[in-house]
Amino acid sequence: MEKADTPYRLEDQIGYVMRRATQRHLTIFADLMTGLTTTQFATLARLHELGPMSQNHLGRATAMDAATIKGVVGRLSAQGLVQAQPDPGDRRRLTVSLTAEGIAVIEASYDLAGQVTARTLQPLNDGEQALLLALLSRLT
Amino acid sequence: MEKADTPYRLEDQIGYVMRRATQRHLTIFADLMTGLTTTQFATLARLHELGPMSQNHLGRATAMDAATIKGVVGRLSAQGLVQAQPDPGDRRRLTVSLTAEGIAVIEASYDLAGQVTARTLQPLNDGEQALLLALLSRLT
DNA sequence: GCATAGTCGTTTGTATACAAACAGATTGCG
DNA sequence: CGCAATCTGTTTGTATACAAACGACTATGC
Repeated sequence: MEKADTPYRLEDQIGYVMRRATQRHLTIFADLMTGLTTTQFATLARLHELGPMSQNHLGRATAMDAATIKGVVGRLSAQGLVQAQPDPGDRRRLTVSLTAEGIAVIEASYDLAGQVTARTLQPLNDGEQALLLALLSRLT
Repeated sequence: MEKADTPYRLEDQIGYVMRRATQRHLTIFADLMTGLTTTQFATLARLHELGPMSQNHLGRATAMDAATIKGVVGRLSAQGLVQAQPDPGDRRRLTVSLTAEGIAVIEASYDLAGQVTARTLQPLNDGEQALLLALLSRLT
């Protein structure tokens, strides 16, 4: 009717474009990394990199709030990849650490994770890939 | 290509970076657009742009699968912004359309949506913003 | 020392997301 | 025309996400 000059285009909105790109990435991730979700992978990777830490700390290290990381840790724990034990020094805390199986899984997954990133970014050349990552990183 | 020396960095993975950027965007959106989520906004915008259509069609037009769009339409319907009625020509179909209130809400929201995008992209200059959108759009 | 701040983990409620399976309706094709 | 393939909407189950409120605990200030 009266939308003449500047039509609103959903596909030009950063939120919509990121949602689409994330959907594609999650599909690729699920295809290659059977049995592990993106957040579960991030959790294992951080524990492998930084060592055992409290559940909330782990949430902050992986950009998940307390309620979300609790669910992720619970599911990883049910898979036997992670274990949580009370901290003797602070009775509020749960210290989360990798199990031997968790270590094996994350070490075997780094290569696959690289393939996921590569396939997700495949439509772009090397320079464009680096540029996209650099620009996106500044939106934090 | 040797990657033995390169430690795995979660913050260099496109999935992690997009998740962080999306989190920030959703926070900005929720702050400015009280009462409407990003998917609800996209649904109203598409209906306003394209007119009434079947629920599944609407899902495809907004990049949501059938189960997701059903929930979104249900919540918009409960808010009185949208209505669904059976299609006389095809008894499988539900035709979803904006109510008068839905039209008023979406027309009043375009400006806010622009502000959300602007604030989300604020760390980048104009050229960088266009570049980011162009690169991200190719990941679809 | 002690009231108060803040932190930790948990629970509840709401809202995406998608896979899988389903019944009913329509289409396409041989 | 008949029937298989496809489409439509629904339901169930799993997995993020985050707000808000809560009890338990620790750290801080005075």
